[in-house]
Amino acid sequence: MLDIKFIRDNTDLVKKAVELKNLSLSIDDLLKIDNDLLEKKRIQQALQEKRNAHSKKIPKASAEERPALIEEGRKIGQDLDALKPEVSSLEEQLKEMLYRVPNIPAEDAPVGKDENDNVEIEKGGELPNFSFKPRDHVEILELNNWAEFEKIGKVCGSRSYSLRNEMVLLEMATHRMALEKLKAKGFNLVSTPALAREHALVGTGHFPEGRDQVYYLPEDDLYLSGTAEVQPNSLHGGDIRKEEDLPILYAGFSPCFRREAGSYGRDVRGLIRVHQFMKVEQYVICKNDPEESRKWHQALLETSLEIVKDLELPYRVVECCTGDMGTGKVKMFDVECWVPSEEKYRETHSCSALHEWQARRTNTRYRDKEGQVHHVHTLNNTAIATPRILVSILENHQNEDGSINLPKALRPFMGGLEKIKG
RNA sequence: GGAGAUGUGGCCGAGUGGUCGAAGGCAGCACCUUGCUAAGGUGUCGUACGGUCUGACCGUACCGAGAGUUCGAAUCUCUCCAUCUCCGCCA
Repeated sequence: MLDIKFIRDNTDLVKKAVELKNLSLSIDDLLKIDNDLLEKKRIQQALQEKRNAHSKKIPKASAEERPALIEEGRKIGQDLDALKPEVSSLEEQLKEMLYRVPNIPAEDAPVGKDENDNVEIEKGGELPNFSFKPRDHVEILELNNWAEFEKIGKVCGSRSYSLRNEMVLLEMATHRMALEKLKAKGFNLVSTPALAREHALVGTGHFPEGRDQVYYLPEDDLYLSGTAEVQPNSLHGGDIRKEEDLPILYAGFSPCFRREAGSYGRDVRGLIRVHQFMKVEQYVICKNDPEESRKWHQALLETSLEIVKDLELPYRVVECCTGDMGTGKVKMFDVECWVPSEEKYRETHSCSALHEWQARRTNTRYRDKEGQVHHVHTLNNTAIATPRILVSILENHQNEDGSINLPKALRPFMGGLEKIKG
């Protein structure tokens, strides 16, 4: 969410952002509503002032004077009541539109329409050169009895998977490795609920637009989060913290749920695109300073790259263009890991800077040393997400017999094994 | 799932229809004091929005959230949320 005053004062900039992000939203309509609302509110305030002054007279008035005064007060009340529906309707409309107003992309963000316009900015690791016919990850999993796909779908619905044996341990090892790294970097490790109330999802910006991607539990009026970013973001909502408290760093570990509505037929095979997965998410709350944000954005990206390098995976970093970065974001990088069977890189990490866009939604603020109150900046990035990362681990580190060489950094978390075989 | 209690400013806590944006205390901040001194005194001390002769000014709203009663609500009513206690169930 942007400050309404900012939208009033920088209308062209905001309109440009709507255009760059391919959104259909009329800023002129928004400003019209804002203007109408202001006008109505001024009238309302004047009436309230009148009412307050009037009702102060009544206790002092004599018994004879009172009935007339009360009658007059009732009339003011009626005028106010008449105004109320208009004001609240306009407020509702304005709020609904404000939630959809995009953040202004960074000046150096690549301009583009969709993911095809994303820009590769870094590449690392050696692509594997197999001396045998490599298997895809599904073949490897089945050969080793490391996963079950066929029957589990009947039990749990489409895009289900069930890891088995060494794969369960490997999954946990990747999370353990990531958590240890983040702990060493000063992050607070938190295992968060996946359940969330509606306002928490509005707070991150997943709502109102991404509603159809989120599982809803009507009996309890709760949602299943698609990321552990949701909970830390709302945790400090309404707070005014001290500047010394910042930055606040979280490594959120949680199950994640995504409906994947509209992606029927895409990546239906294997572990790439599933409804339920486990993720460690890096989450940063820092002070309101673009430089500070930029610094953290780089730091978050760096951590993900360390993890990918520790896993000895070929990777690349792309900077997402304006059309692909999402409504709330100022700047966004994806880290993608090589998938040999597809001969392409697949997104495994997503690193976003949102400035105060989320903080305005949750109303998370801090007081600086001069006593001024500001909204915080927030950032997030994947540390590790399974099972998707397992795809690259399995396929890149496979041997002819179907066994898997374990990257050195992972071995301490796998009982010292150098290799696994089902 | 059943029964009950509670929810006031950074914290503690008063307040049961008007004089309450809210006593008092603690913490914080500024200044003063320096023979009551690991202390004392004075002042200051929420947020948002609107207005403005842009003044440290005026107004409006906010006492868990929302709705209602009333000329007037922190105070009365309803709904929701959270916390605590007891019972039930349970990994």
